[in-house]
Amino acid sequence: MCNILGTIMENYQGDLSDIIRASGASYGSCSTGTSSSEAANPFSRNYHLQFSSDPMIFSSVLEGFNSNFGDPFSNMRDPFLHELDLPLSAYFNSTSSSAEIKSSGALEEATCFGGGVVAGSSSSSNSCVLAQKILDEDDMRRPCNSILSNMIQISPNDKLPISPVVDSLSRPFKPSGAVSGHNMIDAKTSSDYCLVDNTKVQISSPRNPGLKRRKSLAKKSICVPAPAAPNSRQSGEVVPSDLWAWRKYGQKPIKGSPYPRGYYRCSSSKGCPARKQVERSRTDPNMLVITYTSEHNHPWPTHRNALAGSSRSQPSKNNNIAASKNEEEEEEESNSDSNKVNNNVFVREEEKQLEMDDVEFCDIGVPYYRPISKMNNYLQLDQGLFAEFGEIEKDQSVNLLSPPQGFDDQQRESNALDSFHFFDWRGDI
DNA sequence: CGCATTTGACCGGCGC
DNA sequence: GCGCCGGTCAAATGCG
Repeated sequence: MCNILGTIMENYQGDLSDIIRASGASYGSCSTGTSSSEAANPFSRNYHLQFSSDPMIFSSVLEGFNSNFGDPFSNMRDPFLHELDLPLSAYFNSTSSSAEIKSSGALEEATCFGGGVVAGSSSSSNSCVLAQKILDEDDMRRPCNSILSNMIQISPNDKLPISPVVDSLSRPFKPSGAVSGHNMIDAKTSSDYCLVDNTKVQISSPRNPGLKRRKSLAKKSICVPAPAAPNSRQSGEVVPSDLWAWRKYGQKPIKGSPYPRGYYRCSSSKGCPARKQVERSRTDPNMLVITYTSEHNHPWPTHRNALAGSSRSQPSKNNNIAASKNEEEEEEESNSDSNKVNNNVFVREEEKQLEMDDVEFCDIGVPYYRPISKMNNYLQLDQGLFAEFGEIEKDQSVNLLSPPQGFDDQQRESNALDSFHFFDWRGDI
């Protein structure tokens, strides 16, 4: 089997102590891709990634999709991907594309880093920039409604160089001066998915005297574009949905931020310690910073129906559509051939999505709302589009790419392989 | 009526 | 020790 080849070129050497899954997506116009930040940013490095399609991988992944109630996300077992609602198929449709990625160790906001993408000379700042795609010539010729959606993954290989994300964290935070020329990312065209943070967090109940309130526990943060369509009743954010059911249990104003932080706990399973926090980025109100804490102690919900109506955070119209869609998905699943991709599901999703909102999601607003089949269509027109998605810690990455605890071991292994073997990375310097 | 959200109170960690 | 801050609890409220 032909592995997809990835090549990383770095300006310096280091130990790779973790996995980085860099991905992301970019929508909007394809702006010219030269970066002025490299000179200004002493921490910037170059990565060269080369992808080639592998039908075997592609089909196996799709089979995996179909075996999980027709939901392409379900096979990844990746909360981030689910959270972003990024169709995995997008990753697999890219063919023989390459991109040069830069990572920036200097960030405007220390807690925000990850897969930025692309290009442009806009002066708008994006604090969620670490990896950047520099458009190559092929990219320049592609349609402007590009979806940059190749997934970059660095496997846990000691021979590989240090992850740019983690490495950037290990470097001293560089305040705005170093980023002042940081015009790499045009907020209107950039990918807005990035992993953000990895710090300690409080986990236990303050009212449980038996537990320490603060515990050294990694939390994983991502930046996603903030969906528009605020709920009239709620002051909280419209949180991008994922397969988990989240129940809001608190909201607090955060010092230094004009935006409150919402606290959610997993309601998919009673007693699940998983938490997430949602707040708007201080530097870019169009971005939501979602911070995940703890891990789920149960498998993914077997049916999306179980989650329908579990949250009121979404506009009712969306909820209704989602609910009806889920019902249809379940019906489709029961009738589908598990060895084939169930395109009908995707078509229906697209149809319903178009009913819901016939908007061209080229802007930063709500790219993850794009229906899967529509995504694929874009990608067919638009091969070699890239996305960067930074991930932080090795063990975290493994956990994220693997099914949650209690999940079938064989399936877990299979999924992990799908995830980790999709791209074969090798350090090149 | 059940469930989710809102919101003020409570609590522990942390810095001064 | 005190106050600030962030995270959680739980009663009140609202929605379907």
